[in-house]
Amino acid sequence: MIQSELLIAYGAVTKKLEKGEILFHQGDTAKFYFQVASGEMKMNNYNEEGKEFLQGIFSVGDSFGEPPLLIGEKYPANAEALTNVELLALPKDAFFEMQRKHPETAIAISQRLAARLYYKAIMASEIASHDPEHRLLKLIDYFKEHVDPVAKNEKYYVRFTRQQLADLTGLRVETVIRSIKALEKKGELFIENRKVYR
Amino acid sequence: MIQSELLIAYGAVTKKLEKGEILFHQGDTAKFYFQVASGEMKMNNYNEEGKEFLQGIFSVGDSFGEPPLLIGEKYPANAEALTNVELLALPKDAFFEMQRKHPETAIAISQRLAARLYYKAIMASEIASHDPEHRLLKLIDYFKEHVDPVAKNEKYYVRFTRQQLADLTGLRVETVIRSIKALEKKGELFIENRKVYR
DNA sequence: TTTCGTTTATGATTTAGGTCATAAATTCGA
DNA sequence: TCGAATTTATGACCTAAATCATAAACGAAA
Repeated sequence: MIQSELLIAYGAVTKKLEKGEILFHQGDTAKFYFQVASGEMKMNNYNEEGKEFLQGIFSVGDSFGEPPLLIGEKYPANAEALTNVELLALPKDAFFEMQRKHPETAIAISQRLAARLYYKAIMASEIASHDPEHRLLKLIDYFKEHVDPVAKNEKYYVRFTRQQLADLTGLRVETVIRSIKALEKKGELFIENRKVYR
Repeated sequence: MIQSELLIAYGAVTKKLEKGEILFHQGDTAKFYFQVASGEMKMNNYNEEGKEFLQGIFSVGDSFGEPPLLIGEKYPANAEALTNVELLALPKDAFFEMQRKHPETAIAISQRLAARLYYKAIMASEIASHDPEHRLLKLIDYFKEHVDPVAKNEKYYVRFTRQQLADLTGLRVETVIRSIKALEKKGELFIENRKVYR
């Protein structure tokens, strides 16, 4: 995360999106560095049958969509507002200039990308070769440990719907529902009036 | 990729590995920045049934394993030499010092991570929600375009075995063999004495 | 407080891809 | 150059998860 003031000093402007609005489509050219100021964004893909795959969900302070900006590629996924959202958008050239003049921002970007890559490495392996229950637990544990960290031994609330869990793990809702029930039976997690805890 | 001379100036040493030798295991603490000087490395995971998932294959000039180093995590995968290999290994502290003193290296790292993340985003979506033929074509096209770029219209040699294609896409050898045949029949690629071209 | 859309739920059925078995062709190392 | 290991190949079958259908519970908005 980069300080808003610094971004603004380099020419970043605030961009507001309504819930459901689309910021960019897969295949668009990357022209801005984006950072969430309020609300939540998602990046996703749809396959030919319309099934969604969630690349990630981005909250306050999170940047997203940097890779295509850095390597001069088209976006590999779409970005859509999950809620009403405010973004800081810094044009590409200003972004690079900022990185040159403020090495700490370059390092911040590296760290952000490293964290994303770490997540992707874990999930790639899970999706490619583990069963549904294992995938779900790994995903939940990742968020519990790295995204919304919670005190050891404390109960962690899983803030995703069954559908979102499905879209993050490449499963179907029904499979997620059944797997979560099975995991509850095994004592791996709890369900309290339909909400999932771990 | 960072210049060898610069790495050496900051204290990088050459590390030699025999084919098949393991550099680090999943769960190990990241202590070095690694860059391939000769040969090829792979990073992989095994699931409980012993099925391998290939996170990536790294050749001359490629760095690997930076994410855990940058965010202070354990390695999420193993690293093994595919051939005899020479690496440049720069200790963590020196790596950070180099990044501070030479901003261009921080940017180089960002770009490298961005490229990896771009690959992971594409493959995650493929593995999660596309059929075997689609996955294989996407993988092959990724390598054709981004890794071993080949002149437009020129025939591209796919340098992976069927098993490696399987391990990169989360499929089984048999499925890869059958899918590749089907793709050949559809004219999407060619097989010439067992070698695959696109 | 009624309505509509979303989320969770559950059973029955289908099927793509995994599994298993077996072997030929090729490569690699001794 | 011989033998073992790896890679490619193919058929039969099996199973986990997807698909399909249907509905109850819940939440948001009017």
